[in-house]
Amino acid sequence: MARKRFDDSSCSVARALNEVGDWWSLLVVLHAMYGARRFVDFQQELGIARNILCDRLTRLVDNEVLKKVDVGEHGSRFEYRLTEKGRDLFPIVIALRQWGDKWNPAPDQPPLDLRDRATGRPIRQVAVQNADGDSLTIRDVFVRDDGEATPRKDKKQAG
Amino acid sequence: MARKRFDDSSCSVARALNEVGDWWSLLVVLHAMYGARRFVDFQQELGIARNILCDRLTRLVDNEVLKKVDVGEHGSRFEYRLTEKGRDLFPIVIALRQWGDKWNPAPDQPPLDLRDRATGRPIRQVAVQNADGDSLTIRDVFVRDDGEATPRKDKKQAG
DNA sequence: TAATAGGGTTGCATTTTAAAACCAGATTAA
DNA sequence: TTAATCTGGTTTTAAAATGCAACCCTATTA
Repeated sequence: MARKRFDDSSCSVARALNEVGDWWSLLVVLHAMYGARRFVDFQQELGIARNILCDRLTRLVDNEVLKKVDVGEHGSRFEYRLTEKGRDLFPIVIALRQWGDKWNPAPDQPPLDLRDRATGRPIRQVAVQNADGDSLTIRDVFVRDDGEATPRKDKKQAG
Repeated sequence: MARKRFDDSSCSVARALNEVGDWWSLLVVLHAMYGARRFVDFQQELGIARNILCDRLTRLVDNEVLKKVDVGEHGSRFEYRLTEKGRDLFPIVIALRQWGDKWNPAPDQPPLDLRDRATGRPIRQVAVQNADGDSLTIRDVFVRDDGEATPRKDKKQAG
């Protein structure tokens, strides 16, 4: 049967995964961040089947993660560029990269060394933080129900 | 043909997606963070087909994102619990939630209000930060090649 | 003018997926 | 103590998704 979709799920994680949660979409976004813009760039860099790439690009454009720009002087030459919504996936992609580097490091090569362009210093580990910038684990957060004013110990954990 | 896998990809994002990049795996992890532990919990909360849930749980256990714990006094009663590797997906799940809330808000209900248990204040937006804690966009980072000492303007963008 | 690059679409065989039926060992209810 | 139910699966079946190769049409280049 058809794959389930989560378009109208009340869970925003499910809705997010509905747009970028398949095998290829986030990799397409990643390579767009690397600088890929043309159909053939994505195709060659990812080794993805052309029809699948077509489908994913179309869907990402429909979901406004990418925009399709006609760059041909006489038509029929296109670029796929990240929208603000697409660029906003940056923390997710970086968090995935750091998780992969930490738990499944490549045996033969060091992880990509991402640095702040302004200072040359490495970037931090992506983390959930409180208002003061302290890192929080899942145990440190709770879900505030409507109208609730103060944190309580017995609240269910969040996600 | 078979779906492509990225087990041995040199890209850590691809390797990460290989483990949690399908439609269901991250939702299983999310619900584990919510508190789900039993097979039936996941099945009912997610509405996932049982055979698919079986497969995903097995794969997550194989990849050490979850561990399967026998909790039956006389056997045959199990719990699936997050490992440290699994809990380490917290920033990714939260970043996805925030992205979904920002770009695809639920029409009829407010987003989940996650707060710091210690202070009761809302958590921050998950972001890529430099060493000082300043948020960085994709344009603010570069890839430092082996042996390079200083940032340069003409480096390719990172991902 | 022919060859080739860009951006696709179509057909086909193979996998995945979802749903429902089935199964076997505990546990609970009557 | 026997039947019903819960738990954690496996099997079967049909619909989609995937990957590959072949094809198409419009520029551009040799």
